[in-house]
Amino acid sequence: MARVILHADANGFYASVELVYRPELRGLPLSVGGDQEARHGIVLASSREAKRRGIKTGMVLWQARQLCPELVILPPNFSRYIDFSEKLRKIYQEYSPRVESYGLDECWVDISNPDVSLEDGKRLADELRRRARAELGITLSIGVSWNKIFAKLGSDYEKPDATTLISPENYKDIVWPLPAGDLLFVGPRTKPKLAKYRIYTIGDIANAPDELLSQRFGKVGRMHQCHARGMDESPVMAVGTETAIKSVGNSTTTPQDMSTIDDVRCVYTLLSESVATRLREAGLKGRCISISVRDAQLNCEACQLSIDHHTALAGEIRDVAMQLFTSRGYAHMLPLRSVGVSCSSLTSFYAPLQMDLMGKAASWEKQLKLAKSVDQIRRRYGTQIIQRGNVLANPAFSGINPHDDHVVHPVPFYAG
DNA sequence: TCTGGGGTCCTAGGACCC
DNA sequence: TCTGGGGTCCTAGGACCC
Repeated sequence: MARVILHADANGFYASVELVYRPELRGLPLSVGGDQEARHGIVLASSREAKRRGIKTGMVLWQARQLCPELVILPPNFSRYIDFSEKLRKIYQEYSPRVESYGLDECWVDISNPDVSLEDGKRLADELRRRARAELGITLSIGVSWNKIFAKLGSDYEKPDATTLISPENYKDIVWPLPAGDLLFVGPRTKPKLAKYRIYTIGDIANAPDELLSQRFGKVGRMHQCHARGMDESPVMAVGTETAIKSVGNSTTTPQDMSTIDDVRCVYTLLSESVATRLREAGLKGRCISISVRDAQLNCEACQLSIDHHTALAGEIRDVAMQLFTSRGYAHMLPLRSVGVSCSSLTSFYAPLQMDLMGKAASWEKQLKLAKSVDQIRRRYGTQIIQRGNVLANPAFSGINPHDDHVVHPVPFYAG
């Protein structure tokens, strides 16, 4: 059985999509922005001009704007990116039912078959690149290998618009000389720790004594070593495979710092409304509420509390958030730049209430009915058509709309 | 002017129960 | 009465991904 796995990475995804939808901008051949682009807007500038001004990919927007005041900056449009992401996936699915998304712009495609070789995989990769260019107007970098980790690594190896084949014959030449941090899941914290043991390259990880990595880094260390040796058997999930949601949360950096408890309550109200609505949309309720805060000096704190029942009501989530906020003394951190609230320990929305809460059941049902009516009205007329009093009373923050302003596209973490 | 906001998983220590 | 082991739950904190 020949395992043949492709990993396709759309180059400059967000900016490319903008160019497709706004052909009038085609004259500007280069996009700038890196991972900032989806959050703050898309920056487009002529490549020669951008280079001359010192603009780099991944640069923070205000810096780029400073270097080039006439920069074209477009606001992000997530529904458009999702639409585009699906179009790409449709193409992949013509070749295999096993297509697994990794974020909006990356996918694994598994074409394993007794009759298929890695060379066939390379030919398919070239065809996919040609089609993506012709049909969607964007370029792909594709890695082809016999496992997901090396396929992913191959898609990063050469860009843009390239295919990299990593085979059992050539991986020691291609993969092993690369820096350790190029291996998926070896991040900026782990890299210096590995260097302490004179482990600098992926080859060093592969050839380190087995006990060293598992003793120093536990389960994850063993996983890294397997990955470096090409021993990754994890499957590519079939289209439509649903992974259970583990938590639902929203956080936001406010347009101006929150300086009073009332400000904080206002923002937690908005965030909790969004979290509760999203829980209901997903058919879930949760009983562990966590909050996070960040002050103007970027100090962060976080804590959580499990309550005695599951909820999907904004009021309850907000009250627990505020209870945590005051009881942990976070008020001393004011003024705050950013706060977040998240709900985990999830169960089905329809799971029965516990017996000792049956007395409250009637009131809970009533509140839920109200919440669902509000959901309906908001779906029809917009999220901000109905707002709570304490939010309306605080115009500095009432414009925040966490429910509509984000795109959910979780990246699964898998420990080999 | 000084890096979003959304997630997942792993580990360790303490409380509690059998 | 003292001690120990095993299991589960809770919480905080760390690490990683796009």
